[in-house]
Amino acid sequence: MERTTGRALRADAERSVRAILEAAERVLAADPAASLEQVATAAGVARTTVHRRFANRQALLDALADSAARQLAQAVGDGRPETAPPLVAIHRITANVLQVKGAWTFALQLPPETGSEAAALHADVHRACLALLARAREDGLLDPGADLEWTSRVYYALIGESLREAGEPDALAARVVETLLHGAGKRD
Amino acid sequence: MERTTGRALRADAERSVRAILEAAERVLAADPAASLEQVATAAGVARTTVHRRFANRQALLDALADSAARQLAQAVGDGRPETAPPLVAIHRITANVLQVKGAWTFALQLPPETGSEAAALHADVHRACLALLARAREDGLLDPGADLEWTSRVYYALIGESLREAGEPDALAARVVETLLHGAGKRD
DNA sequence: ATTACATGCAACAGGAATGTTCCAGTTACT
DNA sequence: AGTAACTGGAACATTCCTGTTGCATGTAAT
Repeated sequence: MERTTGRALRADAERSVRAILEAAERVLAADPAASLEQVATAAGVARTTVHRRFANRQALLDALADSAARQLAQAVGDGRPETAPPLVAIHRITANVLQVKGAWTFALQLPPETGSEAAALHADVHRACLALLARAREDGLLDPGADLEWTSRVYYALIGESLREAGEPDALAARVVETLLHGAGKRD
Repeated sequence: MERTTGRALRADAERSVRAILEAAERVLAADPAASLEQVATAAGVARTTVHRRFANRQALLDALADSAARQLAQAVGDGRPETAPPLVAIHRITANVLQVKGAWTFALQLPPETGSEAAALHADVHRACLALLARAREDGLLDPGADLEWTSRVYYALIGESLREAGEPDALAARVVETLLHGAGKRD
């Protein structure tokens, strides 16, 4: 987490940083132009505390993006994309990602700074996703002619759409996977 | 278009308003927090001209949303959603909408003011889309069990995804329709 | 040709947000 | 218990943006 010197932060400082990041996600999701004063109030700290922990507004946004990207990468990794059977992995990852994205919607759509940890993590996640879709195609889950780049973007878009409503992650994930594989056309 | 009194605007004023709206779309798409000064510069007019034509920043955004919504409604109407065969209409509308949304991406994702012209037009467009999908389901194009609310959101999401790359509208539309109907799964 | 409309420039006032500083009091770690 | 770290409040300076005004000049409609 955020450090000032070589030593780790005190526990209360860790709590403040976490509270600030969580408040930033909520407040900025509602209004991306919200002030640092509003974020501080929502976090239950003084604005000087926000400035103490984050050099400036951009640094706070960067920390938000990095933190959320770490959680996304963790969610994808927990779905064992490289080893579980493709359909199982896709379903599990979808449910995991829905939860993380639901909690960090704003943070995860921030364009990551070039060279940042968030950018690297997002690239890793995308690579893992493409590899999983390639395995799915090899296993006959996807059409042999499926364009994986387009398919991965459709997959992300379906996840994004599912976030717009409340629901049980597994049920929402099932619908995402069903739609990804079969669309809305007539079932044979 | 924007009026000051009962008489229509002079031709040069009409041109200014159009230039401002087009510049606003470009500049605000790149940076939603861009200043009115930046929009004015991009439009090739003075900031006082922007203030003369739009009472305030929100009025400019409202005008942008209304204008773009009218063009979207026109694009959907041109696809004859009520009378053309469903597959033809869906394809035609998709290509038309891709073009309009490509040109007014920012304006079309502005949340319209409650009671505004844009809000009414967006509601009309959504109703027309649902009716078209219902006809498609009746004709056997969609699965009898297809949830039309979800299907329409998937459809919009696929259009949104297609906007992220350059391409010929008809080819992009074909892919949207193909994905909407059949997903990425194995073709039988 | 005339007249009304359109525009740009410069200046002004006000408001909001950001980043910084200082210090007293509180908390947590050893 | 002692000490270092953490925090909040208040104030300050700066910057940027918005909205407004007045006036001279240019443009377009009749």
